Amino acid sequence: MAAPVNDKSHLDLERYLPYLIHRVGTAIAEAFTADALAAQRLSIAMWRVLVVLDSNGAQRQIDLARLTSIDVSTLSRLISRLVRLGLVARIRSKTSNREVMVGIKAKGRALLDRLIPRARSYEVLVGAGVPAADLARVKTALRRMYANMAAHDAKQAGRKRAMKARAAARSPARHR
Amino acid sequence: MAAPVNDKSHLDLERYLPYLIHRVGTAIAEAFTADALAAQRLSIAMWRVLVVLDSNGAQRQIDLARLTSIDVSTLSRLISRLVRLGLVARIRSKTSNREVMVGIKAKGRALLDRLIPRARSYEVLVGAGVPAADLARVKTALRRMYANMAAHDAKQAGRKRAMKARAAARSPARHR
DNA sequence: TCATGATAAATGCATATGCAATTGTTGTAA
DNA sequence: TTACAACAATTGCATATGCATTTATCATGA
Repeated sequence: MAAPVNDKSHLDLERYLPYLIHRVGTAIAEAFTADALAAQRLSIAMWRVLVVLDSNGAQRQIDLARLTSIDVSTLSRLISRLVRLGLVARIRSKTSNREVMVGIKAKGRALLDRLIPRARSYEVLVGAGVPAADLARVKTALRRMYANMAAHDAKQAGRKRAMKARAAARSPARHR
Repeated sequence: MAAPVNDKSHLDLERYLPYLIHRVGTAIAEAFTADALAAQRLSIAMWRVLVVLDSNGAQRQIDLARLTSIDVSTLSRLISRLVRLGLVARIRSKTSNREVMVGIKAKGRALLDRLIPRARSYEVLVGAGVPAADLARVKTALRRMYANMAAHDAKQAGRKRAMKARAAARSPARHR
């Protein structure tokens, strides 16, 4: 019933990279949420935001969205909740009034002080039984893969822009 | 501003495995959805269900949920939609009346015939620039990591069961 | 300078999601 | 056999999500 290795018409999921990655990612997120975050009434998305802010410093929401892989509109509402909880703060940007910087507050840092040790031990749990040398190679490979996707994304965005420009050129120039 | 490597109070996300995995997984899913699935009016969840059914054969919904990392209730509704679309079918199980087998139909297979080649080329895109030997190690490591999480999950489930049993023993045995 | 497009953030709205029941079925121990 | 727990699937419901749009600001070139 399992797909033969050389059958081109099926995918052998146990060897299909996107499947393997997604499966592990979901398993890690669910387990960490249940074991560490639930007790703090934090969702995995909240945790990701806090960690990125702590690790990379205050950010504009649009950059935070990219860094956390969360949609900007979802993130906007999520930040509002974190503000209400007193974990982060919206600070007006010094360079522009249309952008807002989001930074972590003391209460948010205190939460991280409790959670980061658990996150570290989780990383150990995840990688148990994998030789250290391989683990390093895995991390390097994952960074490269992300860069590949980002480059691909940029290319597609360029294509979309060009298509839009062509459409604008075809239709009569219109003011409003 | 970036966290120093030896600072124990911060996470260095560029070296933190769960972050690297989640980031790539999301990027792959979004790109594949935009490039290949959107034109077929398929969501990434639908694609995952179809591929698993094609790759592993007809499944009970509960097994399908595990294989696709989709919640059982979400999956139940998703299967209903796929049935309406004529891509899969619910077949009554031969061994039990409380379980339903879900299998792929010809129309679903036809869709996969078009999408699987694209999925293969996507895997190439993702892994571009990563040596083949490393790629193999990555896959092996990802399988091991998933096994680690599954084992951890089973352990936690056992703990929960024991806790429930103790609670039941404390409270008076009650019939209804 | 000022009209126009580009950008960041916030919202409206339809849909997706996940937890907690609920329903119906099966295994099993008294 | 027959209660009762365990199980598979479904459904109710509150919330989360993401796309499209709106609002406000900024950059730019004619």
